Amino acid sequence: MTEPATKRVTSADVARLAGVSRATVSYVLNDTPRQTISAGTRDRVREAAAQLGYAPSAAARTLRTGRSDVVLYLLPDWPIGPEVGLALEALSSALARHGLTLVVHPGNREDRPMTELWKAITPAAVIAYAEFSDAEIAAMRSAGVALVVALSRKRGHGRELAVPQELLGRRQAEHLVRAGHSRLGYAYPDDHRVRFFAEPRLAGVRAACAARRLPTPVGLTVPLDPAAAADAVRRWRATGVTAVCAYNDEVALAVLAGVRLVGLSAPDDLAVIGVDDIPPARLAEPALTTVATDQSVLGAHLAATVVAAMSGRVAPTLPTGVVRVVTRASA
Amino acid sequence: MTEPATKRVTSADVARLAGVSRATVSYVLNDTPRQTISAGTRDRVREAAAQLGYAPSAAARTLRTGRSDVVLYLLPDWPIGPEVGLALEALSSALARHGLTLVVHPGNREDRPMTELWKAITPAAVIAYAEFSDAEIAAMRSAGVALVVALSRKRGHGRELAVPQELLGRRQAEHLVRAGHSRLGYAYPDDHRVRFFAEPRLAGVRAACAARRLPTPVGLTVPLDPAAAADAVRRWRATGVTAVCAYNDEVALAVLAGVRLVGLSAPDDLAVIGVDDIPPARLAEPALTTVATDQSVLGAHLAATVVAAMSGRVAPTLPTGVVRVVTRASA
DNA sequence: GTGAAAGCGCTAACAT
DNA sequence: ATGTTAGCGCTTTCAC
Repeated sequence: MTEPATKRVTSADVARLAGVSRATVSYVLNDTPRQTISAGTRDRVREAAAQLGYAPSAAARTLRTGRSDVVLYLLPDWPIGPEVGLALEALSSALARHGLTLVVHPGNREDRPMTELWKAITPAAVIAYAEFSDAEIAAMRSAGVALVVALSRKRGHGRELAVPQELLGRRQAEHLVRAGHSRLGYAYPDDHRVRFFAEPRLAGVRAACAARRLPTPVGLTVPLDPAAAADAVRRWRATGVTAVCAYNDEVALAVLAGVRLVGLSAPDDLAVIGVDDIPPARLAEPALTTVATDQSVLGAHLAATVVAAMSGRVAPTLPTGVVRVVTRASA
Repeated sequence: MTEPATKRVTSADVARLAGVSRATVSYVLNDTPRQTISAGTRDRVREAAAQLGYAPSAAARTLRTGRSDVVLYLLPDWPIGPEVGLALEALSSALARHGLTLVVHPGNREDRPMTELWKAITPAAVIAYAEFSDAEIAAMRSAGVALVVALSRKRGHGRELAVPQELLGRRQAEHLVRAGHSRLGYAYPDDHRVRFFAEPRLAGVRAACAARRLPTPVGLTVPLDPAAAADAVRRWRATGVTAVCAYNDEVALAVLAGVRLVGLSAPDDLAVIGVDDIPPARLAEPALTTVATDQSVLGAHLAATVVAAMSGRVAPTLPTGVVRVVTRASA
């Protein structure tokens, strides 16, 4: 409580206690290759370090080596669901396997530009949703950030860093069509910040319809509110739509609520399919059919991409089979 | 693309371009108090910095000053919901207002102890759910971490850092009792990792019942699965339970699914109340009544607590009215 | 009003 | 097989 912050334990302290030089301490504790240290010395050093509770200074190490092993993940400023938590966990584990540490910065609307972040952290790489401006990239580089990757889709940018959003929409449509539907609807989210994801997903649905010479899906914005969703449901019914692809599970849940509110039932009157497979999906009435992404393989892939890029090697390609339809009652 | 990583821009570069010394650059860019620099010099320095795209080295600054302005938030290794995202966003904004930067580390099951983290980051403070061992705290302190706060409840630990979990349970029970129920059930989560939260919430429900001389709530574990939840519902009905408090909204949604599956309806046959107010709550059948926490005031409070503790001042008390019941159809 | 210089704790060439 | 040494980029007395 009233403890006056203890003096920091440095490698010099360890060296003194072990009766060696600081260099030796560094060699031992870092397992520096092509350094031959006698087993006895190693033990003495390690023991001294343990006894003193020595923990190397991150700042000093980063300053000296010029590279940190932190990967910074910038969250978007729109609400995130449980699936993001899973994805981060997977990414974190995968990066850890490569000696990298993941830290996440919550996006917040009001914050000044994230310039403050490079001042506080000096990440080896930055992963973000949005595309960065050239000026931002320049600023990061000069701040020592080696690599910047954006998760958003980029026109023919080569390697995929995340699941192509189009694919999600396409899978939804394919499932619905295979079930016999031909006139589809698309339930658009009410949050404009999320359009970057919604657009390509809708495009995927459109593409799937076009490929089968089916009519263009009729898109409607669906707020997360039963009454508003009921309106949308009525409109779809009036247009002859028999099945809808929702932007994500929450929107799909809203559509389902709308269906119940107008006294209809899914999937008979209107089939519904979501994206994400959040836990509430299987608890809905009826249980929600949805397109799920395997976050752990995705996380591993992203990690591999970052690591490859950092070491100048060529990035791996996205494994197939990361997304699959979870068939339940609603479609 | 083939760009050979640009040389880092240092304060020396800025000094050279501005025709001043590095010390002056530092004074200007940091607005160092009680330093009198002519307006002309200030402008020259700032312009030079901008032109060069100068960003100070976080590592060097931290090494020199001995303190970083990063606050590290360690996520637990259990699945987190959307409410955590909101809380983090609020906390991040609040900390930013105090010049601190929040970074979050996803908890992952398999990771080695988080020792790696102090090596990578040198936070000014660490916020975590679990209680730390003395050894861990010692390690952090010697790594330069000034402050460690745990979110979990501690026997009479004085200041509250988060909403007391008991309060959540108590509010649930009070709402149910006020609605005329006297025999309550408690829907326990199926994930043992979350017991640290579930226990005190249940304790709150118990306390509320005891205070009114009502029978002890009958606790049942409810997996996020309709069939399993239906079993629980049958058991509660057999015991005369007419209303249940669920650990959180997801569990509540499961109970609701169980109620429908056995052909009953809420709230008439069994009233249900959750915790969190996740988006799917209002989309459920029936719409879920739940206890919501105001994450933005909570975030601001946590930030204030951290800041106060770091500067040795006394921590503020938790404002009242952070939690409220959102009454919908299910209870 | 501005500059020179001394480190913060660490690693990696270079000595021995 | 281990020690010496020179910085990494920054802040901060202390001189001028």
